[in-house]
Amino acid sequence: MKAIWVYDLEIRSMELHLQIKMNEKLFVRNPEQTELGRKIIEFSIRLIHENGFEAFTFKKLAEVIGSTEAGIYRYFENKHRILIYLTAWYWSWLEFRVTFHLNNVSDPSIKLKKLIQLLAANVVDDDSTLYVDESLLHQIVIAEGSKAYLTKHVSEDNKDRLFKPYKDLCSLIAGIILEYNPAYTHPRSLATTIIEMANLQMFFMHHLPSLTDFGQSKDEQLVVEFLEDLVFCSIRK
Amino acid sequence: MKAIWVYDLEIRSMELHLQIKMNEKLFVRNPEQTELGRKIIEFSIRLIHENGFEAFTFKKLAEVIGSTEAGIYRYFENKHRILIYLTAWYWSWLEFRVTFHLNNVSDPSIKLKKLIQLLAANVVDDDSTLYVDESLLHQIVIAEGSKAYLTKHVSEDNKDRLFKPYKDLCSLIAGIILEYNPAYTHPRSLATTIIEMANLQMFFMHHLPSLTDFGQSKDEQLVVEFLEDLVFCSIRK
DNA sequence: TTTTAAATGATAGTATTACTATCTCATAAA
DNA sequence: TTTATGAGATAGTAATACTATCATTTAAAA
Repeated sequence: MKAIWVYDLEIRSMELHLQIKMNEKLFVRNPEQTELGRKIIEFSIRLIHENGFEAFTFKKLAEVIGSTEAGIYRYFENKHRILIYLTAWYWSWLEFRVTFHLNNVSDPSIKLKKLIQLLAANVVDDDSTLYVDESLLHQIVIAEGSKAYLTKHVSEDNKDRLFKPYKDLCSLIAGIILEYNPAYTHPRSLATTIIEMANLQMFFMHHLPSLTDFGQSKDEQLVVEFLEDLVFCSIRK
Repeated sequence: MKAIWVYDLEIRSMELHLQIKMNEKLFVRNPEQTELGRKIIEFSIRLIHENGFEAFTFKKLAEVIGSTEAGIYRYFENKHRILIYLTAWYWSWLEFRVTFHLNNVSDPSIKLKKLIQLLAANVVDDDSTLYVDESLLHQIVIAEGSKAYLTKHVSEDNKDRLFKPYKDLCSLIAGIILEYNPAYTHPRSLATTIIEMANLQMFFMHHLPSLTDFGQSKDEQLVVEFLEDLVFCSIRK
């Protein structure tokens, strides 16, 4: 496994800056390396969160960051690539969190529980990344995430490894499932089911509550319970 | 339960024409009642299937059916409404099929098995509807279906009951789950999980196979097995 | 310190998309 | 015969999704 996360540890100020190494094919120019690039990330998150991906345009983005459309095209081929970039970033960040929280945990059932918690619970912006609001990004992934791969050009995008972070997280989860029960026959499909349902049940809970069993309380812990139940029943030895 | 399906039974010719009664708010003018309207349905299915929803425009649709953009706007407010219409149609049609196939079946476990088969297996165009190719429509629902509700205006669309067919199917499934095990605590969330995963695992199997456990064979029966396993483990008494 | 390259800003322009409006004409029901 | 209805034809607009060019600032290299 190659290094995906770069720790920029400043001992003196006791700040841990987390930098995620992104696939070069996701962008035209690396947005993390310039001021404008970082503004593009920060404000595309805000705008997509606010108005939805369909209403998001480079023109509007350019306006709020005081730049021009052409300026943004220097970083991203089109708005869909920004969406893929943001979701890829999110999945990489989540994989880091999962790895971090599962460190030194040996019991696979505890691993799975912590994992489900990390996947389904609301995210609090953790300040370890300056220009990414993880809380907003999480909500974007819930509401817009699947649009990143539900396209006619999935296969080409996949060849460019644009979905690798998602796949890596899926592999990680599948591995833990197999640790728990090496005989389980569908670890990957169950992993994607957990990931996707963590997001979708949250979306339904808020917007189409009658499609879930937790419309009244709108408590994300109920989603966690549902997923735990689903997973542990399935992989029971 | 109000009548959703209209059977237009022609005894003499032995043809059963199935007509699905659609919510009035889905369209500006009912496309089923005119030649142009039916062409809009037929060819929007073909075009969306062929080029994807993003590349689908009223202009292109108008060209292939020999009409004009303005002509299509007389039937649908915009292309997103066509997508909602098509998915609503599909879910109504599927609910009809499920009800039909589960008729006279009393054992809830057989019901659930038949249901999963109907949800996850490839659809064969059944010729009972002249201008709807159910096979193509099924593939559209797999690849584009969630875009119908993943918008900033879900709640308003929901108030107009545009997602009622989906919800009805969900209720139907949840009911069968409770028949099997009245003590099961998440029947609705499990129902949406079955529906969504039937589609998503199929999509992943074909386009991002490493996210599933059936990438090699690409056999949809493996999706059926996965779902059966998932469901019956969860609701076991 | 000067040269050079990189990053950005400013401006312009095009094809396409997503509509709205209006007017005519054919047809078929009242 | 009147009158709605459905549909074709045409026009026009604002916004979207780009591409191209050139000037300027800034920062790194010589």
